[in-house]
Order: sequence, then C-alpha cells, then structure tokens
Amino acid sequence: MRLIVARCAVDYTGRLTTHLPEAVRLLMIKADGGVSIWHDGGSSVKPQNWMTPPTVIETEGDPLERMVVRKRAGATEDRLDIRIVDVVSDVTHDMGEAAALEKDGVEAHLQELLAEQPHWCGDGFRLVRREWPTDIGPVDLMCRDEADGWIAVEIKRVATIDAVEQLTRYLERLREDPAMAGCQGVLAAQQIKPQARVLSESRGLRCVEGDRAVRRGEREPDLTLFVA
Amino acid sequence: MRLIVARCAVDYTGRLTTHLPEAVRLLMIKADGGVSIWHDGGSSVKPQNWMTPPTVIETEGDPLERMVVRKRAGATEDRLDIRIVDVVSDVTHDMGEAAALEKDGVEAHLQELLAEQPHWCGDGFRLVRREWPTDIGPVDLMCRDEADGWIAVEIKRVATIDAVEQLTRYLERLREDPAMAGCQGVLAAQQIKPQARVLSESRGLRCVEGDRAVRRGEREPDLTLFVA
DNA sequence: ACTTAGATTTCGCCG
DNA sequence: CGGCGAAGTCTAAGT
Repeated sequence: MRLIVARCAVDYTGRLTTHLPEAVRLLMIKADGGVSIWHDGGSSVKPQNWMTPPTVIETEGDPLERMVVRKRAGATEDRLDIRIVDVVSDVTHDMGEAAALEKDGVEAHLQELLAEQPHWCGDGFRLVRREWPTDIGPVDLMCRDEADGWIAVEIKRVATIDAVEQLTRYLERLREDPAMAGCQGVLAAQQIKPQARVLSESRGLRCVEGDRAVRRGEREPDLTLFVA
Repeated sequence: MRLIVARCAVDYTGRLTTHLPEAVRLLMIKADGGVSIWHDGGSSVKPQNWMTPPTVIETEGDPLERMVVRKRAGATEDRLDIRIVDVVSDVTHDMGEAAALEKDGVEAHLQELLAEQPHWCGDGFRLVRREWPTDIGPVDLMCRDEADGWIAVEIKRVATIDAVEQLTRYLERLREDPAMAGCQGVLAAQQIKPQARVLSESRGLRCVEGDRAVRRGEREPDLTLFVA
C-alpha cells in the first residue's frame, strides 16, 4: 500500500463530474489498483474521490506532479485526474496477506432466532421451514398458525417500504397455489419505518416490531437479539 | 490526521460483533475522532472496521500497545478494541482546512431539468409541482396533460424494476382520491432496464428514456444532461 | 456474467 | 432531530 500525503487538486469524470480544489490530502493506493483520496474532516468511511480496481495508473514527474487513474466503464471511461502541487510524504508498506473480517449478528442470526421462537411472530405459530423456496426467491420463514393457516414471514433488521414490496411479491406468488390461497403475511423487524407500516397495514400484512418481540421474550432471558 | 501502520488485531462490538485477526493494517485517525482501519486488498471504499465521530479514544503503551475507540450509541456503547503487536510507522499530518467536493450531474439536476421542460415527458405536459407529497413519499413531478389529466412522473438515472414499483405505489395511493382516479404514470430515466420497461408497459405506465429525450431536446442545444 | 438483496450501509434534504 | 430517498452506492450470493 502506497500512502502519499500531498497538496493536490482532483477532477473526476465518469458517472458524474466532480472537482476538488487544492488542499493537502492523503492518497491511498492499493496493490490491486484501488485508489482513494482523503481529507482530514468529513466522512471517515467515504473518501472524497476513489476508483475501484481494475484501474490503470499513470504518474508524471519526479517529484510527483500528476497521477491519472483510469478505468473502463462500459462504453466510456472513468478518470481520476490528480494534479499534485507539493508532496509532503510518500511511503509504501507491504501489508502481507489479507485477513478477512469475521462477522456475527446480522440478519441471518435474527432469522435463526425467530426460527427457534416462531411464536414471536404470532401466537401459536409453528415453523414449517426456513428459506421456503418460490421461483422469485426464498421466503424467510414459512409457518402455520393455530388454525393450520399458512403464514409467510419476511425478516429485516430495519423494514422499509421495500420489505413490504418483497413480502407482497411472495404472497402474490404463493397464493397462486390453491392450497396456499389463504396464506397470510407477517413482516418481522427490529425496526419498522412508519411508511412501511402504513403500506403493510393497507395491504393486510401483520407487523411485528422488535420491541413487541422483546416484551414477549422477557420470559426467555437468553434471547437478547432484539434488545441490542 | 494520524496514520499508523501496525500489526494489529481488532474487535468491534456494537450493532454487530466482528473480529479481525492479526495482520499489518493502516489506522487512519482523523482530528474529529473518526477512525478507520484498512488492509491492502479488499474494498478501496469501505474500511474493514471504522467508527464515526463523536468518539472517545484511549491509548495504552509507548510504543503503542492498545487503542480503544468508544462511542455512545443509544442505550449501549460501540467499541473498537485494537490490540497492537508492532508499530511500523506512526505519523501525523496537518491537512489544513476542509475543501468540499463539488458535484455535477446527479438526479436532482435531472429533476430540475425535467421540471423546466415537462414536455419532454409528454406532449403538452405542464408542471403542477415538484415533490408532490403523499403519505408514502413525494412524487418527483406532478403534471397535467393537454386534456388536464393528472400525470405523476418518477425520475431516475437508471430505472430498475424498483422504480416501477415505486411509481405504482404512488399511483395506487393517488388514485384513492376520486379527483385523481384517472392519474397516469410516466417513468423518466436516462436508462431504463429491459425488465423495468416490460413491467411498466404491462402496468400501463409510459416510459421516457434519455435517448428519446435527447432526440427531442436536440433543438435545445443547452440541454446536455441526458447526453452524458 | 447478470440480477437481487443486504449494509455497522453513508449522505443529504426536508419536515 | 427523525424520516425518507439516492448513492460514482459497494459487495456478496445465487442463477
């Protein structure tokens, strides 16, 4: 990884056009050709400009005066044009092999938990199977209620209007099968956005939000996912 | 901005839990408390771990042995625990004042342009208002056609099937008002994906793609947005 | 290869 | 400050 600290101005042309006036910035150049440009201030996650690999990098001058990063993007070309006024520092570090991030606690975990405790989604619900296949994608949980009616459950960490659309599509598809014509839908999420709630209720879908599940789950002390 | 290159292992606890095994990485620490952790390889845009300000940073050891970054996140606390095995480099640069990114050519611009030239969406269209409010979100443009009929316009840079769903929702909602029962929909985009075109036509929505607008706009030479 | 859905999405606007 | 939609979203998985 090459780290250059330099006073520079940057122009990007591609899907849009941007300009960065002259200032001292960090240029991070990875071995795979990825480039990102940072300033002290603003986002810590999103660079001011960047280009993802594969790229072609051309440099001019010694000391460095110009760096052009290019990339084929369909018919056109993406281009990052860096005009360097003053190089403050320019070092390269060998960081060795990659070390992947190990994650725990995302939506998959939530699904696992609700699969074990389907009654959180509704009284007397029993799990039939997780990832119930349809030809437009898998339903997160397929359950049956106390009256043996089918229930399709869509699980989200944060349910937006998109989640309602997704569940609606599944139900539309499932109900084409006469045996499932009465299939009901439940949207289960840690947080349900107001618009998503409005839309799901207007479509006759039930909503189960984290808080409610927590309240129901209070008797089971080891269930902590909704509490976070 | 402080740049530390060090062999380290990192644990994050917060919205989820992650672990990074020991490897040489770059720690970028901004003056505002923002921290990001990078490896050579993987994404050039997204760090392996990060924490956005405001944070509290504690360090131990000289040379550095441990850095803990903490943040209040509602009831709980987000924590980034960095165990440092070996410091390869540790430098701080003053980057001076911020220099903002200047953008050009995004969807807002496109909406502005179509608001000024609503006839691109259909012959004789007049703009009633931009961002017409509904309780499931704003309609980009609300117009009337030559026969005074209502037209809801959804604008996208690239229209996917989601854009069709979005416009469909708006129409569903708008048509509940008897005065707007006959409201028609137009999907305007620089590019319309084939599936989106099929779906919108099957739902009786009109499609206006960039190219067509360009052709219509050829007589107006200062209109360059669709050309990009 | 292309499409779909998730993300510690992040970011910006507007109420 | 919260809700909502866009992003040069990016990224990983499934088809």
